[in-house]
Amino acid sequence: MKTSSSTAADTKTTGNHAPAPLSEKRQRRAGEILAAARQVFIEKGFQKAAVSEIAQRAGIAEGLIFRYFPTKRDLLHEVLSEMYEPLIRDVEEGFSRLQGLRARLRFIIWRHVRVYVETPGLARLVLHEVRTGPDYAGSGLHALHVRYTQFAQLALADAVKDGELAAGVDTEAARAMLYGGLEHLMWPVLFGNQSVNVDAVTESYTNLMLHGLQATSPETGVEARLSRLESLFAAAERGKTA
Amino acid sequence: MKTSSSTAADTKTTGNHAPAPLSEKRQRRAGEILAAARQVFIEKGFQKAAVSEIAQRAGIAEGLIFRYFPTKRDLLHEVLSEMYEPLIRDVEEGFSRLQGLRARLRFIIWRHVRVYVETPGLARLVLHEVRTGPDYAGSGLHALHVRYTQFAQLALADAVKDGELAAGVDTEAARAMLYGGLEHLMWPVLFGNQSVNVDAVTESYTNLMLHGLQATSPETGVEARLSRLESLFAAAERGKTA
Amino acid sequence: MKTSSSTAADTKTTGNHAPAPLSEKRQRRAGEILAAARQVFIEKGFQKAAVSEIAQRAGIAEGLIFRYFPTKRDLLHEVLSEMYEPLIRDVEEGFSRLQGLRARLRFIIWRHVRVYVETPGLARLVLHEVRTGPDYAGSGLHALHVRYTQFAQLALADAVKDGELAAGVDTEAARAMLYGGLEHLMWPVLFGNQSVNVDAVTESYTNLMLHGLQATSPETGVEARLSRLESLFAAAERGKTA
Amino acid sequence: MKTSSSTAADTKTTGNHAPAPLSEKRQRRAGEILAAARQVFIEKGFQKAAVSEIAQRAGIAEGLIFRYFPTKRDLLHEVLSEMYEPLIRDVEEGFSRLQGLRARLRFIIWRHVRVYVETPGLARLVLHEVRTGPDYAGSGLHALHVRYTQFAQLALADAVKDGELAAGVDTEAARAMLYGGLEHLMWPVLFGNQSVNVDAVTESYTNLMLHGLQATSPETGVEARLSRLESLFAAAERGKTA
DNA sequence: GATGAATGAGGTTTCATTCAT
DNA sequence: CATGAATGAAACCTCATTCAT
Repeated sequence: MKTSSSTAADTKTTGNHAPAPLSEKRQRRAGEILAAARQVFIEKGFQKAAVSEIAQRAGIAEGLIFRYFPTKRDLLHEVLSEMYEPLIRDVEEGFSRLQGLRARLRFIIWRHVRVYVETPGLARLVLHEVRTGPDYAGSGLHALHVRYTQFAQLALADAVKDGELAAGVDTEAARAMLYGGLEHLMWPVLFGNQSVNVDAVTESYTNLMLHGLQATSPETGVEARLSRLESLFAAAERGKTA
Repeated sequence: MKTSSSTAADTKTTGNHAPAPLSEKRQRRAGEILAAARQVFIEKGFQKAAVSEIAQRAGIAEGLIFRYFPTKRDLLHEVLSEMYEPLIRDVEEGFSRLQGLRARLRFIIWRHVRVYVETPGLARLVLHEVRTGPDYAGSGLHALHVRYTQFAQLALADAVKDGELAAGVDTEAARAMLYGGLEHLMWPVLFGNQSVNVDAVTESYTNLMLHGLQATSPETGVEARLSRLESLFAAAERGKTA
Repeated sequence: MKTSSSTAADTKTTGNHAPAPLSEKRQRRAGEILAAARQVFIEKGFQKAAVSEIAQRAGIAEGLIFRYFPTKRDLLHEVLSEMYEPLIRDVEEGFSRLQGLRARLRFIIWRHVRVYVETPGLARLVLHEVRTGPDYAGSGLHALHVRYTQFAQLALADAVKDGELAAGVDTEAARAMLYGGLEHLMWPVLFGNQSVNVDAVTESYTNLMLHGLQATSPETGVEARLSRLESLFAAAERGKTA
Repeated sequence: MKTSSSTAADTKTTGNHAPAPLSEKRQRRAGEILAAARQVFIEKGFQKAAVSEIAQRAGIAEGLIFRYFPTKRDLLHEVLSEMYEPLIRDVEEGFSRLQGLRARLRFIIWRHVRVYVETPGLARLVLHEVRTGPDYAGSGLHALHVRYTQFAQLALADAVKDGELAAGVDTEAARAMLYGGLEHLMWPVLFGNQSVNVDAVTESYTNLMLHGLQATSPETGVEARLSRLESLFAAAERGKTA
């Protein structure tokens, strides 16, 4: 979170009486600024977004923004935090509601694909402007991202615990494969305005994650692979003799 | 190389024999500029790199750079082309030398992981500054990237042709999974200075690609025995060549 | 005045009474910048005038200028608008006060000659730097110029309506002749620092416009006697007003 | 003229034998450069024309141009001299062939209008880029311009001598009116790509020069002007009494 | 004579951020 | 709290012209 002094979460529970009638106004302001910032960031990207334009759209003076968010980058972080939080809640809920590796992975993938399809602007922002920042590691955003993607690893760990998966599975690699693969797969959506069928992608990618390329039947291709090995050995033998 | 305008055709009026003695000097200069640019780009990233600093490091006047590379972005493209081209040659060579899906994927993955490990600076550059550009699609760099990653898809297509893989496989998703997954997996290398065992990652990621999470238990089954044989053969071949 | 964005509407949130006390400061600044710009433009011409020098002379930071005038060319337009507007008011007033073709043309010519004599620097600017611009047509300045020179055509049209002039007269050519001819005639003033007698030039050029080279001999004829009467009357009127 | 060392006119008469076989090559080169320069100047205007492009189009090295024309502006002057010279020859010929003020003026105007119609690019150049130069007065071009326009004054002087014109005519003003008026009249041709009927413009402008606005009949409008004077006097009288 | 590499001095514009009011 | 004027640094790119070769 971490805005200059206090924004949303701080006074959340103090809905009682005295200490902060100003805080309410402050919160409203912060929200307006954030909304304006979200718009502009999505339209122009982080670098090309001008603080002055954000201020203008929020209907306030330029300098005032810096009393709420000490830095342009803080603004960005807040905007994206606002995106991550409901997302995390969704995934958390789905995760605890569903049982079984396939169901859980399918849900996680489905929800993630929807991010690209429903809020491509924010997705582009995360991809291009945030991870680029020099201080991404250690930033609050990174922590959010970890919280968000951790559910995939939890699903895997549960699956191992339940005997659904072999113990040696590399959950780190699996997580990277899930999110990295989807990211690249969604590029055409983000940059080419291409549309996708969320459910179809979800189903197909879930299968790919679970069974890999040689999914369809474990015996597929055995014949071909054996033939190749045989001819390779034969060639090697000939090489030796020659 | 290919600096802005062709260097070869310049000797129009001198119908002599020596192809271009001046061109040598020009090429040296271009190389110096490129070297300086690579340094600065890696250190600061594209946006924060100042042409003036590149010039300074190359020991020349700022304006001269624009006689060799008309645009700062062209400079970046050249730097990255210099990275891509040997890379593509390598993969091409490995692709045509090796047979079989597993061997080919393993090689492609192995070579790609080495990019992250051996030239993390350039990898960061590609990830953060190039794909970010508004005109990435259609740029020469995109074409190079496609050429580079196409080999993965060729390997899959061949595998389908040979009956090694079922026909329905989604090569697009597979390619995304391969490169996207590795990208995310390598983040700690790029940003956390963490080190990795190239061969171990290669082996593990190849397996993940081929068999997914629910791989048949590694100790039993026809599949596993075939895989083991293939690996042993490949290792033997590598031993011979080295 | 009209600097880049409206100055009046800014007091949106302060629903007080004082219309805009800050606007005063802003206007003063705008005036200072304009004054400095006028100086530099006159001295160096538009192209060779450096914004940095304007800023320096105004005693402010370079970047501030662009908050008042988004473009160097806007600055020029403002400077020249400040010249055109009183000029247009003058001519408009003279036009409606005076009757008769001769009196009106004489006034228009007289006022125009004074521009060259009294503000030769600005005249040079208009001639050399503005009309030169690639976007002159359609710019606000062109519109001002048209407004300014239209009075000559109005005078001609009125004269036709009153039967003072034959219907077939080419007002377009006449306008070109009036302003183009005076422009060339005044070159020695602009570039050679030569001085002229405004009244003499006015009288002579008015005659040339009205009667051409083959004017009836000035000493005889109805025409001449009428002209003399008209002039005397006009002089008498001027004497009264002054 | 005045190129660096010698260009066209210098070796004109020495078509004999020895002293300059190099000079011939040099002349060809100078001509090629000039041709290229003319093209580029017309296409881009003086300021935006790059010497490098001129060199490229002439098929020579950049630096070589400066051995022929020490300055970019010298190039421009040469290009325009090449335009003026045949023009002056034409007008000179027409002037001596024709007799009488009307015929001569008509020819001068006709030839001048053709410049705008036939070589608008060069005309634009003269208007926008040459007179703008800080050293126009005193330059060879100015001298050429004077030579060119002097014929108009000669025609007037002759007409005075022959009794065709009254002695008091201001030839300076007439010359300014002729060329300045036509210049303004031709703007739409230069900048609006508007087309004109050369003969019609010539005829109409000649008349305007000779007889002025009140040309058609010397008695036209007398009635109107008398009426106006009468009412003005009446008004003045009323003013006095009131 | 010819080359073309090299120079170097600008020039306009953008903005995050500060600070007097 | 709120304003918005002011800063100042930097950034990319252009070219006429010079000069070693």
